[in-house]
Parts: sequence; structure tokens; C-alpha cells
Amino acid sequence: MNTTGQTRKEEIIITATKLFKEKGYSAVTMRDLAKAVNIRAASLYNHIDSKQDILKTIIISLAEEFTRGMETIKSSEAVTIDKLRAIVALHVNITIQNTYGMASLNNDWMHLEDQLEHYLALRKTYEQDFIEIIQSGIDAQEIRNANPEIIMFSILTTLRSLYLWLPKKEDLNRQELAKNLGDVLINGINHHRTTD
Amino acid sequence: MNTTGQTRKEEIIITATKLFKEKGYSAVTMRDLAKAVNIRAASLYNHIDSKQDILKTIIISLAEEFTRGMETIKSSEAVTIDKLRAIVALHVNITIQNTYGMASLNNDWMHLEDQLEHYLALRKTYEQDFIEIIQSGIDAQEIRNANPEIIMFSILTTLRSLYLWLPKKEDLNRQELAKNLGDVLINGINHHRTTD
DNA sequence: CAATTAGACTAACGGTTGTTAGTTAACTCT
DNA sequence: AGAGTTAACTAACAACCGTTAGTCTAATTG
Repeated sequence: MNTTGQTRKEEIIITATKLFKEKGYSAVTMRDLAKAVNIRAASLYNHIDSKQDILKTIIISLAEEFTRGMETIKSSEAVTIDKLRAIVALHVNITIQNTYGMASLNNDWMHLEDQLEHYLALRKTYEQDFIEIIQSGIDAQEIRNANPEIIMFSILTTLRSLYLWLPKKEDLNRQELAKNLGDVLINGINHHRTTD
Repeated sequence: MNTTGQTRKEEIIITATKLFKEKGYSAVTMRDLAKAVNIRAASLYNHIDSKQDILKTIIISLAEEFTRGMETIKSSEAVTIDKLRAIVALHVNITIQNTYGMASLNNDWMHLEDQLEHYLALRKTYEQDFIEIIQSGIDAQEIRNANPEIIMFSILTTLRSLYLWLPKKEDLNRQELAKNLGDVLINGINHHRTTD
């Protein structure tokens, strides 16, 4: 432990996460990472097992966090619109808390080796749960009868890209952002709503 | 020219674009690329200048295509909603025509070297034009008075991610997709529209 | 205080990287 | 038919990759 309350291992992983966001997993070398934490490359291995292991730690912990959040939302009693708002808030919260890691989750998952299958399973389940929520909202005539896959894609890609954009809007607090974003995603932008 | 009507150089660039989509620019080696076009790595250099040059070709041509499309839309006489629908169609069309390239445009632009500034300038202008269209729609009370940056972000990230999702929906034709996606993005998904 | 440990270091490994040089065989054009 | 061009090849380059081995020093522990 140092004065900032984080271990060297944590410092290495956090620094790696930042570098991975900037250049992608493959373009970051262990010497890059070492220089960023002011030690030699070989010294990294006193704290971590491998480069691959860093990526695994970043991605799997995030993916499992999303999975836990979705479980809670899925099993709640809320109506569909509120479940969707809860999903928006879930993404906003996780992204605020780990902005850099979201880049790896989105762009570097294919470089997972042992854990690739596990990750893909988590993602598939997440998307299935998402679609089921939308479908039940359509059935209850709570949301419009549009293609549920298009709806999910539209919302989910926006939420997955939050990490790109959120750092530029540090003035917005997370409740406000989740509210505004939820409004736009759910109610659209059209003032008159001509196609109903 | 071969029987498929494409030069060897075009074949190399198209193959590279596919590989870049799957693993990212940095993780694709010239030997990977050579194997995929059934020649030796050194032979690639009879057709292309460098690995970097391939990336430049992919990204800059796409970015300039978007810029030209935006110029046309911007200078048209259409109302805001129709301009936004035209932007959706622009992305759908370019993405259908060059699905793989969109991955590099989204994820590998930071590996541009000489052309990085040029790319960033194009992107900045594009986003500014986009925001101006939204703002004039708000002023004309055509679209809701929400944060124009959030609106742009929400729409643009969805459109930028189309390449991830479009290949799975080959049954949908492009007009239908542009229509459905435009509906969802512009009119939202809420059946009742409670927050107006 | 002696013994252990944690965490940095240097040196080096086998492999891979993008790329160049030089060669050769097959086409194209006069 | 001869000259020139195209596009493949082998061989090799210097640099860089992730990682290991072994060493040294300062802090921690019994």
C-alpha cells in the first residue's frame, strides 16, 4: 500500500487500462506499461502473471458486474420503461466508475484467450435478457411495436459507447445524465411525433 | 485484373480490411495478411507502400465519403427531421457498402500517423455540422428541447456501431433498415410518451 | 538481530515484427 | 524475337515482443 491507498498491482492494472483505452491492447507493450509506472518491464512480473492476465482482469470483472446488474433488474417488479431506465443507469454508473475499462470491454474482448468463451456467454445472456425485457414491453403495449432487435441495438450501442463521450461532460452528474439519456432513448427527439 | 474484376492491390486492401475488423490493426501482421491472399509477406510490397498506407487508404476514403454526404445534406432545403433521416440513410448506405472498413474507422483511427490530424479535423467538422442541424431543429421546435450533444451522441454512436450488427441482419434491405432505425432514433420507443 | 520477503534491477532468451535487397519466371509490347 | 515490365519468390535485416533467470537491496517479521 502506498499513500494513495492502492497496491502496486492495482496501480499497474489501472495504468494498463488507461493505455489500452488509448491504443488498444495489442499496441501497448509491456515496456510502455512499465515506463508509465516508472519501473522496468521485468519488474511488472513481480505483481502480475502476464499481459493476457491484465486484460482478463479488466474485462471479466466488468462483464460480471453488468451481469449482476441485469439479474437485479430482470427480477425486479418494475414496469418495462423503468427497467430500461434502470439499465441506462447501470451503464452510466459502471462507465463513470471505470471509464477506461469500458474501452477494453468493447474493443479488446477478442484478444481474450482462455476466457473468451466465458465472456461471449455472458454477453449473449445479457443481450437475451435485454431483448426479453423489450419484448414484454411490446406485449404490454408499453413500448411501440417496432423490431425489438433494432430497439435493443440502438439503445445498447449508445450505452456501450458512453465511455467515449462521458469524460468530456464531467459537469453533468450521473443522475442528470441518466435521466437525460433515458429521455432521449425512450421518448425520442421528435417534438410532434408524426409516425405513430 | 483477375476474373473478379479487382486488381491485386484492391484484393490486398479488402482482405486487410476484413482482418483489421476481426483483430484490430495492431494485431494483424503483414504475414497474416500475406497468408490470407496466398502470397509471401515480401510480395505485398509490390502492390502497397506500407502497412500504415493500407490503414490510411481505408480510413481516409471512408471519412471523406461521410464528409461529402454531410455537405450535401447540410446544404439541402429539407426540414431537420428529414435531414436526420438522410444522415441515418447515409450511414446505412456506407456501412452496407463497406462494413469491414467501418471497424477501422471506429477503432483504429488512432494508429494513423501522418493523416491523424486530417482525420480528426474531418471528424470534428462532421460532428459540428451534425450538432448545428439538431440545434436548428430545436430552434424551429421541430425536435424536443433536449441537450443537443446528448441527442447527437445518442444517434451518432448508434450509427457508428451499425457495422457490428448489420451483417447479422442481411434479410433487411437498406431502405427498410434506414426507415426502422430512423423511426426508433427519432420517435423513440415509448408507446405513451409521458414526459413531454 | 538474524532471517525472510518484497520488489526493484540487469541481462538475456527465442520468437516475431515491418520492411528491403536481390533474383527469377512469366507476361506484354514493339 | 527481343526488351521491358510485373509480380512472385528466398533470404535477411535490425528492432522489438513477452517473458524468465538471477541478483541486489531495503523493508518486514519472528
